Amino acid sequence: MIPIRSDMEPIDSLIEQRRAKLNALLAKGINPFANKFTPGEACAAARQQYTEGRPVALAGRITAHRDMGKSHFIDIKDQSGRIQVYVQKPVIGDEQWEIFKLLDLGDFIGVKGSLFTTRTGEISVKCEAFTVLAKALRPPPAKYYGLEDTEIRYRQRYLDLIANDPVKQVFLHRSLILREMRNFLQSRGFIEVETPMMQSIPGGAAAQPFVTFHNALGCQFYLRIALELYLKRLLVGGMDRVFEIGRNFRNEGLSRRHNPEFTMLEAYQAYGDYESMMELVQSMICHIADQIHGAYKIEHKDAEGNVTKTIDLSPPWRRARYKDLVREKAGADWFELSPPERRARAVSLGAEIGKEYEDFEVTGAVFEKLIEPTLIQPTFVTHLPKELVPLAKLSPDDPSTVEVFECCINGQEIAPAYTEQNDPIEQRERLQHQAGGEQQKLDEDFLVALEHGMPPAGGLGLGIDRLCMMLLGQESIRDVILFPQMKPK
RNA sequence: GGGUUGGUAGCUCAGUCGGUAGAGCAGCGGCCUUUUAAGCCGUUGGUCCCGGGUUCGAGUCCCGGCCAACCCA
Repeated sequence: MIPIRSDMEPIDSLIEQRRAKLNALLAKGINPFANKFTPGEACAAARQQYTEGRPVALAGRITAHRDMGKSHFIDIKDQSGRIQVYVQKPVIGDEQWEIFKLLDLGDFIGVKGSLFTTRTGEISVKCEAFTVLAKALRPPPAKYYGLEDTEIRYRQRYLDLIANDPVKQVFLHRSLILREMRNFLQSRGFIEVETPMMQSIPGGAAAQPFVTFHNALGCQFYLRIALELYLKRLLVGGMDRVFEIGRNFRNEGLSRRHNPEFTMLEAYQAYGDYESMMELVQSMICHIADQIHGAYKIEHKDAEGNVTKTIDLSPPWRRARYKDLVREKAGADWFELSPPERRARAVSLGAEIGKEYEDFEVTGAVFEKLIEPTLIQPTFVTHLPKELVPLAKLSPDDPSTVEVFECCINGQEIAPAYTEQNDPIEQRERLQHQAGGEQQKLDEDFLVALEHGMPPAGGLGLGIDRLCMMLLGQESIRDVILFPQMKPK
């Protein structure tokens, strides 16, 4: 039995009223939390397949209530949409009528009745009987204004989903994006795999990891910061086309574009190179855009509905060399400057340069702060300096650069791809250099795997959250992640 | 980490110069058998984010803190 109130905690009067109604239902022998009610169809399907008088059984949450005295109109809503239900006292009888009056917005009910059209032309269900499926003990957010408090929207996302239909649409679309991504990759012969999230050496990227501890093994583990090194082991093992879609964890600050856990696609294709991956990512994103929007042009709008930018995904996408983009922004003589001169100019251009930055990082900062944000239309940035990418192969035509692209769209890097380094000796040197002599950070097991022979391969990473932002017109990563990380209250 | 803005009823928000805490919706009671942001009449509901301070008196002014959004790093 649920107590009407506990003396220990004060209960809000709205909650108190709902508990009283729940107790009243119990007193009438009604189970307010039914075990089962099987709807015959979804609410939207009932409206779409309308014939006058057709009997239906529907279930959903009560989202609106219009009281006409001896008859009431309510809206019930399931995942597919809403439908109006017409409840009349003489039809359902006195006994059910008393139960009906104990219902509130937010409750779930099952309805049996028949379809009809009201005087105002709305397809509705004439209720013959209903079943209480779940009593809501707390009031839902108001129906017209929706829920706007960002903190509640993110912390109690279910309320956001109840109150704000466009939010639900975003996450339904996110699901479609992932489905189409899998369809596309599987149609090209890629197989989906799962690799460890808990790793004793976090590799494949330069980022601070989260640390955890395994009690039985008595040792520390890190949450993965990338998928790369395990997927390459699978290339060694003869799995020629693999991909994984999964969570990465990076121990860094939160922002409009960063969540500490985020979802990445990584795909590896034996006998491919960065050019093959360029074709792959372009075709894949075009396929997804076509499937979910039926178009290659994506409009982003502000709160008032004005178009703020239009992204055109029509292939082929622009290609630009890293150095050319830097020269364009930072001066044609940029690469002829001495390192101190470069540093001074970067500062004068407005880039923040840390004192410990090496020369290539100064250029990197200029690229990241001044160029990347301007790349709204899809652009493959190629010929990156080798220092930036220790896991890629050098370009034969310019050995100071690597066979890499960074695909930038919407002012963000969303997909890097390489011709993967498969020379174990070269790879060891590059990783040692990057580790800066800290031997324990070297993933020795990965290097051993490479020594067994990895076929030449193209590899691709793709930030799913940023892809969703771009495709769904969302400017904050929190609006494409159901439960974004928040500081505990 | 720094700056800006915000936190008042379940929701969306007002709150003037420091002087009894407000509205709409929701809720509750009443009328109404085709309404749809139903309508009409009546009505309940407050840790004004938290803690100090100034003051006869603080939602409002000052100091500190918490949380969030945005901008910067």
